[in-house]
Formats: sequence, structure tokens, C-alpha cells
Amino acid sequence: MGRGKIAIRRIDNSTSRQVTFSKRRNGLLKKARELSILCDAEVGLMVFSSTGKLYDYASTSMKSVFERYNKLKEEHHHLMNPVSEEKFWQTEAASLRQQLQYLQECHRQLMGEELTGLGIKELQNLENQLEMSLKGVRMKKDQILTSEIKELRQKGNLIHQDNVELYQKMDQIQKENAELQKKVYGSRSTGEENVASNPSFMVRNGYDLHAPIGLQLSQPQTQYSESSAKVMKLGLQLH
Amino acid sequence: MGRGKIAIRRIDNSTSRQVTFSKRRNGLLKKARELSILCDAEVGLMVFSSTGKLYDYASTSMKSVFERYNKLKEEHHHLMNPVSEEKFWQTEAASLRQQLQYLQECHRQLMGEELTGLGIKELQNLENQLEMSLKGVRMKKDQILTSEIKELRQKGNLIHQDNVELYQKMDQIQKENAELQKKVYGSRSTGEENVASNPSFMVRNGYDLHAPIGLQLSQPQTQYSESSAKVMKLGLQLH
DNA sequence: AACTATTTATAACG
DNA sequence: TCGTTATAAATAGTT
Repeated sequence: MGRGKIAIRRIDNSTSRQVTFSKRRNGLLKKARELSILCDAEVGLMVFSSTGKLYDYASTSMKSVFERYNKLKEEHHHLMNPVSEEKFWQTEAASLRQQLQYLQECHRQLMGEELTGLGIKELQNLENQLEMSLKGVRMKKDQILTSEIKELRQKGNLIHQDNVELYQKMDQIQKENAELQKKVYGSRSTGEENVASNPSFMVRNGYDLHAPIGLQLSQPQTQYSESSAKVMKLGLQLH
Repeated sequence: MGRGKIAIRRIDNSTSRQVTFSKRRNGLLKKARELSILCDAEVGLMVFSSTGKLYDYASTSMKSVFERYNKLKEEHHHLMNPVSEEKFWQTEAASLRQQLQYLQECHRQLMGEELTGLGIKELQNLENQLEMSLKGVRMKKDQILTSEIKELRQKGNLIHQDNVELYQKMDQIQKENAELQKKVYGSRSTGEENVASNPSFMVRNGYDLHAPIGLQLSQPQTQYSESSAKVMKLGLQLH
């Protein structure tokens, strides 16, 4: 129930998983509350985020809900008895260890290790999976690199354009200076005008203005207002 | 979200309260399930109807959720209890869970999922690893296929040799038959000898004896074990 | 239990 | 996390 429909399976993107968790958690808590009020039911809800944070709701108190639950399930001794507690954690650890072992084996196979014992079919599946993975990784890499290049090219173009404008302005100022100097020619000579009519500067100016700069490749695609803002700032500093 | 809006307060009419309870309970359970799947959260939900009936959902197990809840709340008595054993197992489980989580992330990346958030360098490393793995897997596969082919070729050759010998024997027997037939020529004629001296059989025999059989090819292009198996079966039927 | 007119929840985006 | 909006989903009232 949003802009698009989603399948109910783990959300890959961790950011949107987090966002969705936050929203749906709130929705769930709200609905639990509403149910208990509307239909005077006793409700207990516990949610642990993948980072281990707890969010809970209990219409009465969690303890009360627990006790009622345990009484109904006839196993509340289980939860209080230290011996059973220890056993619980032991089996928990065993189960986790088993999962870990399985995953480790998968992992080794995906790393190209420990392939003995696999049949042709399994090896073929593994190969297909690795090819898929490789494809995905390369696509992602390409995507990042391409967008980076695009951004750089845009920035370069903007900066070059700035430079062209600056050189034009300087050209004009130089011309003005030359005329002013002509007007006061021979009357007197101050250091200030000398700076403006510096010959080496003239040469650099003329050169840069007409030669192409490596950065202004292909099509200019103005898209990022952020980067243009940065370039503008640079331009202002130059002024 | 219905024909009309309702205030969140106890529904007076007992029938519609019951109906609403039924509908909203299902909705709540569904959403709890979805949250746990979408965001891999651990969720526990208990609902008691006003008549005392229990409806519950736990993504893992209610016991596990309980334990986790209690531990986080640090409520329960087991802090002062001399149950260091239990604590040991708890930390063991926590550690294992952490390892599992880390491995799962690695695994997902190796499967080409969950690549968002990785930098270029990390992606490059992943790509290299996947290429290495692929190489290893392919080598292993080639090795298996090659040895299989070798074995098949040997078997094929043996069978062919057998065939050659059989044909030679048959040739000899035919000659003997021919001579015997010559000796009794014109005396009488039974159906049994006719079968052995069948001219078309003679031709087939002579042909097969000297022409090469498909199996003993020079280049090892035999890749389809299935078809080779069929040929082998055919060869055996000839015996 | 089905059917819908509506309200809610929420996915995608900023 | 918060805000917005288009759309999917839930459900209140009704049959």
C-alpha cells in the first residue's frame, strides 16, 4: 500500500529496510493498541529490530500477558526454572552453531574452496551463481563509475565555462587599461598600471582563451544543482 | 478504513465487536509476520480475545522472544542467581548470533545481493574473489568431466575390441557353415541353415568389421555422458 | 462470508 | 527522522 507494490521478502537495501521497519513498526504498534481498545482484548507485542533494539506494547503489562500466555501454554515453569533456562541456551547455541557451520560451508564453496565432493550438477549451479553474482557486482561498479565520470565531466565543463568568461573579462579590462594608459601616456608612470599590462599575463590570457581544455568533452548535461552551486562558489572566489 | 470512520474506543455492540476483533486480529498477525520478514526483525505477538482465546505469532519462537525480552529488560531474577552456567550459554549464543550475522552479510554479497553501500574498492575485491572462485569451480568441473570422458573412451574401446573379436568368430563360423553346406549340397534343405547363411547378414558383418566405430574418436569431444551411455548400452546389447 | 466505499497504511521520493 | 503524495491494503458497514 504505497507508490508501488512490494513482495513480502527481506528488503535488500539496508536503508530502505530501516525506513520500512520504522514505519511498519509504528503501524503495527498502533494497530495492536487499537485492537485492544476496540475489542477489549489483552495484547502483548514485542519487536526486536535487526540491530537488537526493542519496541514493545502491552495493553495491560507484559508480565501479565506473559503469565496468561504461559498459563495457557502450561509451560511457565519452563521459563522460570534455571535448569531449563540453561538447557534452552544450550540448544539455542547448538542450533546457531549448526546454522553457522552450514553457512560456512556455503561460504567456502562460493569462495572456490572445498569443492571436492561436489557433483557436476552442483558445480554447474555454483558456476551459474558465481556468474550471476559477478554480473551484478560489475553492473554496480559500472554504475558507480559512470555516474562519477558524469559528475566530473559536468563540473569540468562548468569550470571551463567560468574560466572562459573570466578571461574575456580580463581581456576587456586590459583593453581599457591600455586605452587609459594611452590617454595618460608620457605625463607620468605609476606602478599600478604596470601590473595590468604585464606582457606574460597577456600571453597566457590569449592562449587559454582559444585552446580547448581537456575537460569539455562530449555533451554537457546539466543536472546536478548541487555541483553547479559549488562551481559558482569557486567562480565568485576568483572574482 | 471502511465505509465510515470509527473512533478508537470500545465497540459497544458485542456482535460487531466480535467481527471487528476477528478482522483486525488477522490484520495484525499478518502485519507482524510481514514486518519480521521484510526487515528481519524478531517479533512476538500475543492476543487474548475478550472470551479468553489466544492468538499468537512469533517469528522465531515465543520462548526465544521471551528470553530476549527478559534479558534486555534485566528484570528477571537470573542476575543474582548463581547461574553462571546460564550466562555462559547466553553469551555463547550472542557471539554465535553475531558471527552468523556477519557471515550472512558476506554470503549475500557473494551472491550478488545487497551491494548498495559498497565502495568501488570493495566491489573490485568482490569481483576479483568471484573470478577466482569461478576459475576454481570451472577447473574442478573440467577435471571431473575429463576423467569421465577418459573412462568412457576406455570402456568404449574395450567394447569395440570385443565386437571385433565377436565378428571374427562369427566370420569363422559362417565359413564353417558354408563348407558344411557345400558338403551336403543338394542332399536336403532345412530352415535352420538358411538363417545362418543369410546374405544380408554377411554383408553387415563384413562392413562393421573394418569400418571404425564412432566411439574411438581421436579428439576428446565426447562431453555428453548421457549419449555415450546410450552407445555403451547399445554395444552391450550386441553381445 | 462477500462485497465495496472509504479510510488507512505505506512505498517512493525529497 | 520528517513531510508529501500516489497507490496499495485494510476494513466498516452492508447484504
